[in-house]
Amino acid sequence: MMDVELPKTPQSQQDMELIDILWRQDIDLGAGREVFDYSHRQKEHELRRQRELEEEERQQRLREQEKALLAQLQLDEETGEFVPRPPPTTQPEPVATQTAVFTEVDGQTLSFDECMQLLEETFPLVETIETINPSLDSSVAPQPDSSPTMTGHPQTPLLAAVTPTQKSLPDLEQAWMELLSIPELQQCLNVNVNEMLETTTYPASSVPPQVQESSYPFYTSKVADGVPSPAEAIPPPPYQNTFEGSFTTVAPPENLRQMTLEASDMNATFDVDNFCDIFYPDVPNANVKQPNILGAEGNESGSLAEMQDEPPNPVEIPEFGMSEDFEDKKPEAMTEFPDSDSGLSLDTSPNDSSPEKIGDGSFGYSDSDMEEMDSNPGSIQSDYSEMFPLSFSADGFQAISSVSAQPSPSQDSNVRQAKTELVEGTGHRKPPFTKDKQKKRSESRLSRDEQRAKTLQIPFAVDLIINLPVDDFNEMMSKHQLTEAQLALVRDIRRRGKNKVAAQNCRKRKMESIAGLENELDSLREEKERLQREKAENSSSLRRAKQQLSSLYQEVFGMLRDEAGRPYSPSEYSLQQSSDGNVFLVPRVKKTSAKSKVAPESRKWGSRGMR
DNA sequence: CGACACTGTCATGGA
DNA sequence: GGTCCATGACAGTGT
Repeated sequence: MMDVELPKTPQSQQDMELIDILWRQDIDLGAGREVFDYSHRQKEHELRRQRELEEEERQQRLREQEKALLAQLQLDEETGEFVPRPPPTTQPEPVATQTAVFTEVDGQTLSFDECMQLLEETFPLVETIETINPSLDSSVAPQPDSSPTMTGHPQTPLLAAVTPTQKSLPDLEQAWMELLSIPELQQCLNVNVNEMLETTTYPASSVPPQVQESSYPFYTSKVADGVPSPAEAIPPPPYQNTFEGSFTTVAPPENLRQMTLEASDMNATFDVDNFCDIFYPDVPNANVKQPNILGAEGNESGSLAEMQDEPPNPVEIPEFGMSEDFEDKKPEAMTEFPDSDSGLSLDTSPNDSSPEKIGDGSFGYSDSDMEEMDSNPGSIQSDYSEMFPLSFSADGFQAISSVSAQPSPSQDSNVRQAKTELVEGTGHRKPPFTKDKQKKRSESRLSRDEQRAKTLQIPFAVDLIINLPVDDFNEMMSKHQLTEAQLALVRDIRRRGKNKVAAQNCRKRKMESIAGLENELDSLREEKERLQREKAENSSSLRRAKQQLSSLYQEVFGMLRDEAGRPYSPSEYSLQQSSDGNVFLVPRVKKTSAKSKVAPESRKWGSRGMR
């Protein structure tokens, strides 16, 4: 297409018409006429090259600045923050102005605004570049940076520096405000502040006492303690935990060990204290009983605390769950778990109906909060419930542990699946609110079933209910006196759980089938192309053979002479070959009558001539 | 706000 | 007849 028009060559009218036709065809493909303008394309090419050069130059400068900035800092391995190096160890700086700036403020405690000012002063070049070539602004992509702590975070200082600095401060603040407006974060802020003072996971040494104020002041005051660095743009560990939604990524091995120990210690009432001990073994129980701690404790315990605020006191359970239509008698329970069977309207909100129940909690849960709360600990718990099947109930422990001593293949595969899911959830970092969220959402149903099971005091783990073989399941059920409601719920949980897995497998198979069909389609297309090529080759070789035959025919025919020594006329005679390989000279005229008559003569003659 | 993808659930049929 | 599994259809939710 591009070859049609050559520059500076005189174009005939025909050429121009051809170009016009081609151009009209290309309009359908979105190509404008300027595409065919050679000088225009050349200019564009030059412009693009110039832009690339400028871009490279600028990124090089930014890298140098970043290196200089990082050279001033060192990574605190405990907190993951960048802290200023002590002055004697400061590396020689490639950019003198930055050294001046840093030594000026080094060793001081900076407020958030000071940090931002510092950032502003540290990257003076950016704005000049911006003014030089503002058109590049939108084309600048956040550079994949070298610092691992900065990857994946939406607001790195580098990025903030690339944008106009007047905008970066409000933008960053706005970003943090948005982050902090997320209920999970608020929840974590309220809780983890307390936890950070007491737990060993998050050393509280750097947290000033006033951090227990509101959320945003907490963050700013925390920042004020630090030093401007790329790490400042990354939430402190508690927030990261919230984003990652994974305890296993941060839980030290001691915690895991304690989880296993605690699991066997749980009593039949499955009260909040024990449950919180599983996930937060270091939090004193006295604190756990405080409502705000409960609500914000961790994910699962938060929802559990909410449940514990409601009637399901173990003592009251019989009168609560024994009757078949208990849902009518207990409207509060209905708001929490409206259905034992369909589960259709479950998503609507146990939580938004009663956010204030949590106590002084200044935070309400949305549905997504609920999912955040129950998804990951749910998966963890389900994993653990696989390992310790009766973590919920002491009285059912014997039965189920005996049953689960020989896991069925399906159960085994389920365990594997659960583990792979866990690995997926914790193995690598993902953007917090994309696929991960959907994954959490996908796991939330199980958690809701678990919650319902807990509410009705079902003495079995949900995973067991779902994965046990029928016989074992029936045996397990027969060993417990369950109410009608409990039985119905258990059956529904089993049915839903199995069907959920079946649906997942079905979809997986369907996708694999589609992929297989696409592959097959590709290979068939390739084979079709191959056959077409083969056909073309064959027809061309056939053509060649015909040409050779024709020339050979003419050559032979031209050599033939009659008895008078004259050549035969091709319009009167032709050569024909019989099935036995003999070649005859056959007269064309009077074919029907002459053939039999002439043939003997010609064959004799022809045989002599052709042999 | 509509389109789309993903997921859970239900209904149904076959083994 | 009960159970399990596969699958289409539908609804809810998030992007």
